[in-house]
Amino acid sequence: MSHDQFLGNATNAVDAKNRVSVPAGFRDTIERRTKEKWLLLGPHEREPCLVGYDLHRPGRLQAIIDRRFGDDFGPERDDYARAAFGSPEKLPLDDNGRIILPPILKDVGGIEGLALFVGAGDFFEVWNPVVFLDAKGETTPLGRIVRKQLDARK
Amino acid sequence: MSHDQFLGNATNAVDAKNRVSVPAGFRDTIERRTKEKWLLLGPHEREPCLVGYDLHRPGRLQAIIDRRFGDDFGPERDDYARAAFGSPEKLPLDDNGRIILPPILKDVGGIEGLALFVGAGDFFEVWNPVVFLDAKGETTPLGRIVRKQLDARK
DNA sequence: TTTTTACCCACGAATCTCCATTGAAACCCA
DNA sequence: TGGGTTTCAATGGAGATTCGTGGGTAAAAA
Repeated sequence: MSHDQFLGNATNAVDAKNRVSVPAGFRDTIERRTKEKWLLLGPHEREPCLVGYDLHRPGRLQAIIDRRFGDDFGPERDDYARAAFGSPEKLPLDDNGRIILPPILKDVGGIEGLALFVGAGDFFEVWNPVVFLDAKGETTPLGRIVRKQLDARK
Repeated sequence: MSHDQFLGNATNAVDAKNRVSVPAGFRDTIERRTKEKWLLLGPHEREPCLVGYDLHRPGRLQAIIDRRFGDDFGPERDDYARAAFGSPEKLPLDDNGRIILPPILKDVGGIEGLALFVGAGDFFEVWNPVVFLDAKGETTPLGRIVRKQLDARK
């Protein structure tokens, strides 16, 4: 069953070639929303993790910029555009539903052998599960789930 | 129009002949937008870097100028038009996806051995990565990425 | 001539494509 | 209801292809 929002969570392996399976439900959501086998992945603004979007994101950002700045080209507009478009990468989903994590994103996102995908409605986050437990705690419902998934992986 | 924007970033080498590879994703965006293997590159108005566009940019700029100044043909309009159309160079992409950086642009843009390409939606910027870190800081998501790219190049 | 600009080709590393295996959940049917 | 079968998501590996890069050479310009 799929939906228009990213919801649920999954912990998948990152192999030696930096490939990761995007959870099937997230893939369905992406394709339902955009009809495309592409996604955007970039560093999170505040958290030690990555953020994933579908390809509608850039268009919406451009609309926001145009509405907010109009024909006024100034430094704020440049800074905004650079931050919005410059840091996320556009990644293709292969036939098996995997992406390859660019090493730089893997690095800045703190990802290692396991990637925790967490749905968040319009977008989703990708965490190193260990970092997640560290940052968000193990006593929340999600924390307990992540703990179990982590233990199940040896 | 609002789809197919310049997204992501890359750090490429500038060789002794002033050749630089334009990141493959940017080349694709350019060709999808214009069906041409050409791009425009000029100094940035406000930042110590260069700006790159596809060949549709001049037409859109003309529209903006007409809308903004209307029938008012005065010195302001001339100044604006001169800045918009006078400085950028039209450069061909060779078979390997490279351009040759004109020495003047290289100089004006402060580019040396490495060129940092940053997507910004309708256009992209080309920075000396060291200058970028200096001007924009290393604590933003993009700053952290650039720092790592730079370190990875020794 | 010197200097620049446009084509060639070449190579290694990173990336993409395709096929195989595993394991778990869903399904079917006597 | 239980047992077997099918389906599909996740994962692993090998080969082909692309990308970024360096070098050479010929045409064009200064």
